[in-house]
Amino acid sequence: MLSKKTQYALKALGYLAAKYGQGPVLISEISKNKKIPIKFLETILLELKQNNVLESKKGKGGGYYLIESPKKTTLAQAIRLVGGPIALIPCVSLNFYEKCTDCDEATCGLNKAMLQTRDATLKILEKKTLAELIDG
Amino acid sequence: MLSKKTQYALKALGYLAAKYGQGPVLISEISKNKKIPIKFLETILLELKQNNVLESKKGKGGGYYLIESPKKTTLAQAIRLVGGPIALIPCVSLNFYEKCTDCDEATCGLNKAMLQTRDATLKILEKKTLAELIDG
DNA sequence: TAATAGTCTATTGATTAAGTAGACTTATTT
DNA sequence: AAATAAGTCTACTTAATCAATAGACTATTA
Repeated sequence: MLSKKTQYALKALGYLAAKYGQGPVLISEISKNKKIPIKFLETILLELKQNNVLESKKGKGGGYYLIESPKKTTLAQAIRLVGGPIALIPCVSLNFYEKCTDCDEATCGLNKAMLQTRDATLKILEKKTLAELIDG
Repeated sequence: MLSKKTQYALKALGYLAAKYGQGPVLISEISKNKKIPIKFLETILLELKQNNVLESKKGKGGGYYLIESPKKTTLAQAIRLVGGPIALIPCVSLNFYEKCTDCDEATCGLNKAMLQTRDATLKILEKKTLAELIDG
């Protein structure tokens, strides 16, 4: 299961995707519509900004908005930016790999099974983009 | 990512699968070989026993062992017993479903994407059994 | 009855999630 | 140009969940 933080990030990005090209969107608006605790959301959006997915404008009329077209960012990228691993177990994670201390990966059955599920998951998440998060 | 508890459970079950039919296996032996904190492992094995996957024998010559052939239990079952959700987000979980408060599942793009990944994951995890966890 | 091994309860520590307070920035209004 | 309103940004605190540890207790075998 994805962390709350990652789930919120995806929801927020979906909301911003739908409003792409329409100027800055208020944190409070996202919070209200997607039912995300506003202060938690602030930190998430800030992190997405620091990762060059979002841009923000301060002051009156300000808010957050996507830098690029929603089609440019895949769900796999989004998840990795804020949340972390997509794999079910660290020894098969591409971006958050950790070596097992108790087995040889070449022969480990668990490794093999988890590798397969990772590939299947990634095949989907690397094809879908933020644009697919828009309701329809 | 699966919780530590779930990861440990899978490793322990793999170890017991390899020793199936050879009598009780000590907690300490599993702990040592699979590098699992022994006290944490105790609670995990106990839980698996209460879920009728394992049986135990007390006293000298005691230990834990699989009740049924490793082929009888799928990885999906094992994960659900100790860990919980396989889905990435609660609104697409079969066994730990929670309704979203902020969207209509029929039209939600995130729901659709996560449903696809869940199906892909499940297709694999429901086919593989504890027997596949044995090294080879 | 002594030794072995699982069972149970309680506590600690670490990480994640959420909430609070206030400073800083920008645009508008007068 | 000053005051004010409307935003984001930063730091700190609290709550909840997950992971790990400690030790007493119970059952079994030799």
